[in-house]
Amino acid sequence: MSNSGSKETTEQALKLFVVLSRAHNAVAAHAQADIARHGLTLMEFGIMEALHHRGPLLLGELQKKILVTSGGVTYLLDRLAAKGLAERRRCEHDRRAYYAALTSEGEALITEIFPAHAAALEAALGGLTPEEKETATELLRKLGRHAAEAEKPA
Amino acid sequence: MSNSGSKETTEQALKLFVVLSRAHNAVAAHAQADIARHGLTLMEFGIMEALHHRGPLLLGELQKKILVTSGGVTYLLDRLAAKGLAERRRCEHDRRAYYAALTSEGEALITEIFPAHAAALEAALGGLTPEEKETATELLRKLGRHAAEAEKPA
DNA sequence: AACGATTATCTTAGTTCTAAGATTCAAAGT
DNA sequence: ACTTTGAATCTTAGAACTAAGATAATCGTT
Repeated sequence: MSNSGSKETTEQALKLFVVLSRAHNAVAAHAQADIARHGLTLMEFGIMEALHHRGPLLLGELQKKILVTSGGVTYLLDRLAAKGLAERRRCEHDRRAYYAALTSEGEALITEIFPAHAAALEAALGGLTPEEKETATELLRKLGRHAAEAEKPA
Repeated sequence: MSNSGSKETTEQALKLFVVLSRAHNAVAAHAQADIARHGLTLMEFGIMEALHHRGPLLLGELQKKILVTSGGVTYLLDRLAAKGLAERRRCEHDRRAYYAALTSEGEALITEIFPAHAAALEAALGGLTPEEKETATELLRKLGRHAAEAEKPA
């Protein structure tokens, strides 16, 4: 632990955590409000977006991509299936596993609503100039990677 | 809508949202894991921290500070009260209103665990240099303010 | 082939919140 | 004083997950 512990350093960290939380909440609220108009949650949308861009994925792959528990994937896919937007497909090589895939209705819906969603996000992030967005993206990527890697030690 | 809509701009926004979400999740997971050792959630800790630094607050003030619904404040304060860490105090001038305040046990607990919490956060945010943290804080503050202000139009 | 360890998903029970409306009191206008 | 409007908190019902463990299939060793 190099120079940690000084009062300034600590306060800087606390402040960064606060603004990180607030920024995320505010932006996520916009995204959520946009998506809720179509009867979807952010997580459901996240699954649909992943399947839209990557094609069918094993449930475990999906789980890592959207960061939920295994039970969460089950729950979310059940809901999307009940809405007719996604479905499970058996995996040929492994009878334990299932692929998640969009139905044609799901594909149609995500294609229809994605542009408006992207625009809503763009508006929510409009407080930064393109250069600032670039910088922020770099820093947040670095921050997220470090924090995620340090997850293990206990 | 100035220059929105171009493909690069849209992708930049999507990417920023993704890294923002991931960074926040990863850091919040650390904070939560640290706090959970004391049987508290992040929201409960947030209330205690606010009351610790600012003294007794009206429930409505607390609500704005930690960004929950009114029902959420009721729920959280009930839980802290059940643990003996916080309590409600009547407001003299307005019989509808209550102050939330830490009990002496609550004050003792937050005083005890706050340093370790700050250290955990500092470690989680350690992927950035002090200068980078400064920059990130500035950008996120700007981003959050803009997104929060744009909340209204519907 | 049979065993144990691992992996993929599902199940059950419970936690932590939110949304919408009810209640209670205050403030302002008439 | 009365009435309306608004503000502060609470209540009820339910949504959206998580944690822990159960089930079932695969893989690697023996």
